Formats: sequence, C-alpha cells, structure tokens
Amino acid sequence: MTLAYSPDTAPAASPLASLMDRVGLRMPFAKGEEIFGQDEAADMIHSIVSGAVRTTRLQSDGRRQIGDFYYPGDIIGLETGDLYRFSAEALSDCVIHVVKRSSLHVLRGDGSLDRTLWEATRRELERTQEHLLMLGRKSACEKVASFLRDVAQRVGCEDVSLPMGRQDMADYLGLTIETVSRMVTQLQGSRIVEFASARQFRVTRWPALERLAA
Amino acid sequence: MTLAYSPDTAPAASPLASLMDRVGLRMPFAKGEEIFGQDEAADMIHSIVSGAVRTTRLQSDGRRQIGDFYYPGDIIGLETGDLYRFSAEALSDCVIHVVKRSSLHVLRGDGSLDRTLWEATRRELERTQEHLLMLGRKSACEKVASFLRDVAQRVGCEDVSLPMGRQDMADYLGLTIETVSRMVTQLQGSRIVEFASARQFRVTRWPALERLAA
DNA sequence: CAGGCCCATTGATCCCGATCAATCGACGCC
DNA sequence: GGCGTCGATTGATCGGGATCAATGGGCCTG
Repeated sequence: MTLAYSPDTAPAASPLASLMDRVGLRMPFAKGEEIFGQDEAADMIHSIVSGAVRTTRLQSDGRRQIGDFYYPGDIIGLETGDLYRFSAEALSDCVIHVVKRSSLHVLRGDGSLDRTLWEATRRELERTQEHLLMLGRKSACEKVASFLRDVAQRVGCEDVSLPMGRQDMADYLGLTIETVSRMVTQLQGSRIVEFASARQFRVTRWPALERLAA
Repeated sequence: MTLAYSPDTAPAASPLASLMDRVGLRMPFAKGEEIFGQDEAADMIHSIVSGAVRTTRLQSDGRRQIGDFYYPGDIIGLETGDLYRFSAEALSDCVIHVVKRSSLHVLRGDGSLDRTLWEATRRELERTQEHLLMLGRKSACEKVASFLRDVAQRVGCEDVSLPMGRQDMADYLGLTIETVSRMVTQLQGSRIVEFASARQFRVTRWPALERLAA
C-alpha cells in the first residue's frame, strides 16, 4: 500500500476532535483555497477530516514562513487569541470540521474541555519549539533530512507521499527551493532516500537519515 | 533613572503569579546557576520574582539554541509535559518562586485556573511563533534590530540594560557572536542606537529601528 | 598601578546557501 | 503527436554570515 493520508482517514482522532463532532459543521475546501486568513477575527476552530493544510505567515515584502503542516485528526486555530496569527490554506482538496469557538462553551463545566484545549495547545507549542531549533542551528542538509524523517515517521509506512511542493518545504525550512532540491538530490545520491517522483519517496537507510538529521 | 528590571520589581504580576503566591517557595539562584535541566522530570512551575532567566537547548555537538529570555512576572516550566524540553539558567542573581505542579491541584475546581494556565501557554506559543518567524526569514541585521527593539519595548524606558551577553544574543538569534557584534556596531554607526557600554543602550531613532526590524 | 582574565570588537578570508539563468520533465490541451 | 505551462532540477556565480585570528577594553586581584 502506498500513500499515507488517504482522503477518508482520520487516524487516532484526538479527544477534542471527538468532542467537536457533536457540534459544528463539515466544510469542503478546494486545493489552494484559504481556510482562514492572517489577522482575521479568530472565531472558529478547525479540525481536519481529510486532506492536508499549511499555515503561513506573509511579510509585507513577500517573504513567507510556513508555520506547520497539518493532517487528518489535527486541530488548528486553537491556540489563537482574538486574531489568527497565520493564515491556513488547503494543500489538497480537503474536508474541515468547523466549530464556532462560542459553541464550545456549552461543553464547558467539568473542566475536562479546558484541560483538553490546554493539552492541545501544549503539543502545538512543543512542535513549534522543535521547529525553532531546526531553523536556528541546523544546516540545509540537516534541515531537509529532518524534514523527510519527520514526515516519514508521522506516516509510519514504507512509501511516503508529500502533500506539499518544494516551495512549501523551502518556506517551512527557511531555505530556497533550489537548495531544497539540491539537498534532496544529494540524499538520493547517498542512497539514503529514493524518490519515485518529486512527491513520492521512501527511506532506504534510516540510520543514515537519523544521523544526518542531527 | 537607568536600568529596566531592577532586582526587586515584579511588574504587572500575572493572575497566575498571584495564585501561585499562596503556595510554593521562594528560592534564590546565583548568576549562571541552573534552575532546571533539559530532560529532567518537570514537576515544578517557576515564577520569576527578580532577575532574568534564559532557557536553552543543547545539541550533542555543542550547538546551542536559546528558547527565550524571561523577566520578573514571567512564568516558566508551564508548558512542559513530563520532562523539561529546555534547561533554564539564571542570567543574573535572581529569586524564583517555585511551586510543585501537584500543589496546583488544590486550587483547581472552578476551571479558572485551567483557563489561566491555558492563556499563559497560549502567550508562550505566540512568542515562540514570533521567534520562529525571525529565525526563518530575517537577515542578521533585521534579527539584531528586532531583538533590540523588542527588549527596549518590553522595558519601556529610555535607557535599557541587557541582562545577557553577546553569546546569548547570538544563540537566541541563530547567529555568531561576531556577527551580532558587527550588526550592533553598524546600527550604532547609523545613529539608530547608542551603546554606553556593551550591555547598556538607548534607541535614538525609533522609526529607523522599526523599519530595519522588518 | 601592573598584570591577567574575560568578553567584545575588528579584520581577513572562506564557504554555504542565495541568486540568476537555463534545461528538464510531467501533464493538459489543441 | 506537437506544444505550452508549470514545477523541479541543474549549473554558474555572488554575497552574507561563519570562521579564524588578532586586538581592545573593562574589571578584578595582587
């Protein structure tokens, strides 16, 4: 079997996701479509049912930073204050479960929801800290190696398909598209990964990849 | 009046800090002393009473990334799971209010504590995201400019004193100590900031600094 | 005050990743 | 099948920041 995030899978739904099932609305988004925009009022919480999503922040001069990539079962928009600090866009056609923040209040009372929200925010913070570490002190090669390792690990299956293009990888890693491409070629040359196409690969030498990911 | 975080100030104590006053213990730490260590069991929450603290993460090859700097009124160790993901060290002699996580449970019940913890974690996440943006896409000059701006803004007073040395700034910004020094010199040459000594400065041209911080 | 230590600054050179530019290759359309 | 489009790859060159090395300057100690 190939491919990780098949359209109708919502693996290991979080407790929050199951709470959210009771309220809210399923909405389809087309590939490339904006789910919410930077600096908009943040009154919704989004749970990904199928497809993949990126969060991005754009500077006035066009420089772009990708916050993270999200897959089925992930929640986005949680951690926000009054305004969204990133925008979210569909990487592929996807279905999003949308819940008004205010309607979460009806579930409040025993404090378990609060703790669940906190937990989710905490995990988001951990991921962001890991991302930070990578941007601050890793070389281009280490960045790309860690990225491929992380994606492959998350998928947990032999053949991995990348839902994002090279530009998205570059904007996530703080590199240019050319450098990402070169590092991928290099990793392939060392027989550490094997790309069937630009968005389809498998790890052939895990220990070497781990070592390079530093 | 000079200097920002004078030893006995705990400005704008957070609601959580005031809750914490009811339980826990005040502990002094000497400059350079470790408050908690990376990968240790995270059973404490720390609120800074006086002094300044840095959180750092060390890689096996010696590369270091600073997570953030903390001042009186700030809480650290909040966001952690079972283990601390960074270590925390005193930048100067300081006093820390230490509370066992388990003893926070006695305050639990109405859910207000949960929401306060969540809020604090959310703010921490926001700061980390901002830091991320800086590491990913800013030039050395922009990084140093943003850093000085942020410190000066936080202090909100004319003369700013930096509690950290150049190496700490470098490890926060993902640069080398030499580059930080050069950029500081450059900003000084453009009459944007003015350093009385290596750790003492004032902003002379705010608009220019804002523009460079990008 | 002299000497030593530690940190910051400055200078010279190198190299990684950015930039500029050309080519490739998959896919859709006529 | 030929052709246009768009994303990825590859090549050549440039430049910002790292690295290596020397100097400066505050502060403590004797």
